[in-house]
Amino acid sequence: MKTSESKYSHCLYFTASSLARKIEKLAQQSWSKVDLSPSHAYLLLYVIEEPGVQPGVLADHLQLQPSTVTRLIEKLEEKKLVVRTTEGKLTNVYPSPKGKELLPKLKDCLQEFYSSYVAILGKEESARLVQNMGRVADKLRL
Amino acid sequence: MKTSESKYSHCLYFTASSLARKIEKLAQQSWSKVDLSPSHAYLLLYVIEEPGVQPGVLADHLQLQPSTVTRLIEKLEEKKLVVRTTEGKLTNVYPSPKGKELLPKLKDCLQEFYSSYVAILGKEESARLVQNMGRVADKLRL
DNA sequence: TTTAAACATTTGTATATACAAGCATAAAAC
DNA sequence: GTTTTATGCTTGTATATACAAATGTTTAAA
Repeated sequence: MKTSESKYSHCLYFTASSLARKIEKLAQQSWSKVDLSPSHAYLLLYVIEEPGVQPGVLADHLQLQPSTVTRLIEKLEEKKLVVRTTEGKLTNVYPSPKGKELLPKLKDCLQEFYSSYVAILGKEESARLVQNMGRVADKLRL
Repeated sequence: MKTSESKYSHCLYFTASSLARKIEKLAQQSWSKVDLSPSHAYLLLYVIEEPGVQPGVLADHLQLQPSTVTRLIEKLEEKKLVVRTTEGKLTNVYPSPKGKELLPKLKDCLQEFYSSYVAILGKEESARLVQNMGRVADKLRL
């Protein structure tokens, strides 16, 4: 059934959740090549590009709770893709060599994800939607 | 930090997830009065309006996996808000008296949720966004 | 009529995410 | 200089969701 045919297609909660799940699935497919979920992948990308970044900064940029970021980092640590160092109350996250090596593949996945949704939605519609949703998300600071 | 200021603000996955989480939080607030999560509330609403509905139909309309719907129903059953009957391979879900009694409150929550996001986004922007997202979700049939 | 395939639902298990509480450490107040 | 408050991060616990496999049932094929 199409999302727009559902009984609740006029509801913001329903539509936003449904859309997010579909996009997440698409993203998962793209990142399955590196065996990472999208959120893990984005976090790793950030860490590679900004070595030593602190969890709080990651939480800000990924718009996730700090506890969630901790959990994501833990998993990447288990996979030996990042390392954590703690000094005082601050924590720094660095990519491991294995993590850094992954960069080209990560970029491939990112590109593939981009292409996959642009292929379905078109370039303009994609851009418009992202902008639209971003603007709304900004307004929804709770 | 604003969603649009994040490093990944141009990415569809990121923006859609972030927005969905914010909307979910807003919805949770609205439905906290009846002590239900938004998805439980929508499912219950559907069951009240279509007594005897089958899980598969619910999965279609809520755009969730059948297993997820089973879990949602289980919880509503624990709370004595719905009952399930099984005949052959078919299952029917009915509201309990206690569930039916909740209808006015559920509608209040729905209305409050509507008002809360319309207050923030405005009527036109809300409607446009819902339509936009719905259209995209339709295209993203995987 | 028996066997095989399709279907509807449920169960086992895993995951990402969050909240609330805890624990250090740094900063501020007195 | 000691006590209080704020900060940054982590842990315990809970939740919604999903996938894959299992169960039981109907329909179709042989």
